[in-house]
Amino acid sequence: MPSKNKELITELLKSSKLSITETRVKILELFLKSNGALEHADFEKLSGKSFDRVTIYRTLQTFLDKGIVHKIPTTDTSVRYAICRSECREHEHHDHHVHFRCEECGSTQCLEETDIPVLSLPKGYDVRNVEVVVSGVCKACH
Amino acid sequence: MPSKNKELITELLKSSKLSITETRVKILELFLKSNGALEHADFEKLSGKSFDRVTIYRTLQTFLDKGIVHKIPTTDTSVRYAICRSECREHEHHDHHVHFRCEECGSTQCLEETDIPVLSLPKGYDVRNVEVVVSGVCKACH
DNA sequence: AATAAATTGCAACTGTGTTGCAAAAGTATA
DNA sequence: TATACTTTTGCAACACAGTTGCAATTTATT
Repeated sequence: MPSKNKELITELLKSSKLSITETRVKILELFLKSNGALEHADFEKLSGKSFDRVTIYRTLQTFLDKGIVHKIPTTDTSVRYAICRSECREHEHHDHHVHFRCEECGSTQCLEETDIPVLSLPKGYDVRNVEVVVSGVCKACH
Repeated sequence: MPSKNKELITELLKSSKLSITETRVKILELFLKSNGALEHADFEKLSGKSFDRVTIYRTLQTFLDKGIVHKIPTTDTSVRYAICRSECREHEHHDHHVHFRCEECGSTQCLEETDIPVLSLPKGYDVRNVEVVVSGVCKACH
């Protein structure tokens, strides 16, 4: 139901006090379509190169600022983004779930149902956020 | 005791079947000196720009391949390296400890004594490696 | 000390992300 | 719905990170 997604996207943008533009709608559509994390290059590919690199960078930054998406840690220079299903507010991102990176297909998924465990750090460390990135073989590639 | 470090470094390189060069020794010295993670720019600064960018890239890649250092996941485009105190073998890195990123001083430390917890992922996921990156305020900045 | 093998430095290149500014699109108002 | 105002977009240019090929240097071997 694409029309339902459009409504959802419109609401999402409105509630974040962002104007509704073609680029923003399209990028959010791509996020909703793919259930994994996306990186910058994906948007250029998936959108059919219809909009400028710079616009994509700025749109993703805007979404980050508004708490619509969050970044996922990687060990290379790529930056991966995933849509926040919940919990994220403006300038305050808490991704209290595990991220999974498949070594076969290369996709990164948010495991919403898997809570991050409680850690006991040495004395003197003040914990604000915990990121867990698991790598291995995903459901589909198994 | 710098002479003791030199011996240690020589042994480390020999056991990895790497020839002992000025660059490699100096980079390993920097790793042993700093008890946190380093990124490429740090080596240029700390070494006093005495060697080429390309050499640093290649040296770090060699150390990665041999399991002497490992990468730490980040949410930006920077790549952070830490020396492996144990457990890492050639082409097989298992960093079974937590990494801590201080939001005040910007340093990244390996918390060797803090084991990563056991996770229960949904069925169908084959776990090979788990990375835990905690951010907050470190001991020194507290 | 001489030779073979590996490493380094240089130059050039690719790719990623940023900034300023003018044109275009979106929003609000009458 | 036409108008003025604001925001966003696209372009050009730039800055910086990381890579590759090759010749010169350094390290290991005999």
